[in-house]
Amino acid sequence: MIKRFRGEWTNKVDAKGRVSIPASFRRVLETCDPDWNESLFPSLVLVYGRKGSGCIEGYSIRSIQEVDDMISALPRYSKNREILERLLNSSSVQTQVDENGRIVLSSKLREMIGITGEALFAGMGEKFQIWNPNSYQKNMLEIFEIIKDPGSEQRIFDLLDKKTMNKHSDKDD
Amino acid sequence: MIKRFRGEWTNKVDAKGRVSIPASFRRVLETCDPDWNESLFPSLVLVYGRKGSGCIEGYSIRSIQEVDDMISALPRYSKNREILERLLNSSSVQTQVDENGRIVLSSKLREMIGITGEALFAGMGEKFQIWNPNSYQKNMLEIFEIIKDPGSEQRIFDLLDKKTMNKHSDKDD
DNA sequence: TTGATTTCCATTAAATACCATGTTATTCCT
DNA sequence: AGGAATAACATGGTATTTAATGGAAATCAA
Repeated sequence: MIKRFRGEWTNKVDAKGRVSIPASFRRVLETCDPDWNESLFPSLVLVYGRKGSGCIEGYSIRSIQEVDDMISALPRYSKNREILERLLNSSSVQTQVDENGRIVLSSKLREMIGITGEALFAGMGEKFQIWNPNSYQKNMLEIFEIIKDPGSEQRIFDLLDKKTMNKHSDKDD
Repeated sequence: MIKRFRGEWTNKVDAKGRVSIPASFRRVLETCDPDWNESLFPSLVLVYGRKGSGCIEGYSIRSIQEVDDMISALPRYSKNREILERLLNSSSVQTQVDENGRIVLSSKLREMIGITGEALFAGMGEKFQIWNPNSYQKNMLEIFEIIKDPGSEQRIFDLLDKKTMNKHSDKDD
């Protein structure tokens, strides 16, 4: 049972905006859609509200529910809650994989991340990202730049070290 | 019950990228895949995101879950979490041993570590590594170089001494 | 009715399952 | 203990399935 989005995949986007969801991602969407069964096609949510990110994010139903629950836990009429609702609820769409394993990216979404002929899917564990391949490459270069110094790379991997898990302060994350 | 990857094994890689997982490694993968039973073939995760390493790393399901859980424990939209997801989730694939005990290394993965006809498997306890045999040899020479000085070798083995386990500072690890 | 969106069908390229063989290691029986 | 029978491994080749993708038909909406 696959429960996490993994890997990088580049698929074609046609004139209508149709694009295949990588097969392994579909397995995750199926597993993590509580309403799914063999005879259905899995649902997912596309979030385009994280403006700085340069990409669209795809969530399984279970995964988006966790985010929604955290929003719902905030004070009902707080400004911060309203902002998060705008960025993660207003700026998102629920959709469904079709019988050929594809979804449609509307022209609005495609323009938003500058997608023309190809889309790159990057597995991010509990979600995945959809990028213009060139933008993704640039983004990866930025990451390599950050971890170029062995010390800072080590510091990041140390976040996964059990012994240090409870030691670092929140701002390190 | 075998729970740790041990030993060095060299197996052939054919034109399609098929390569046998050493039998003793398969026993570990079976033991450490919570969904496995006698009639199934074990799953595993190949991580190619540790760029500097020069190899691909293979994780049992249980082993990768520990890593994933620690990533998921980090703040959901933090930069460090995103970096770790790119290096360990985006840059990885889940796969499954086939009925003959083999997996497929895609051409992308083979190119990444310069594998042509043979792959060397090195047991690393909770994970294993896949190397081009020549690169592995070079890597071993680097290690021998580091421990050439008896003092530094001793200092490294001292890390395994219970009495010193709690004394040394983190940066010594 | 015409443009847009969705469903259905067809193709091909790639991934996976299946089968076969030589070789080594293990078991079992006398 | 020796030797035959059996099982497990590594590896090569072939067949079958699935995934990705293009195009056409049908449905919907303005």
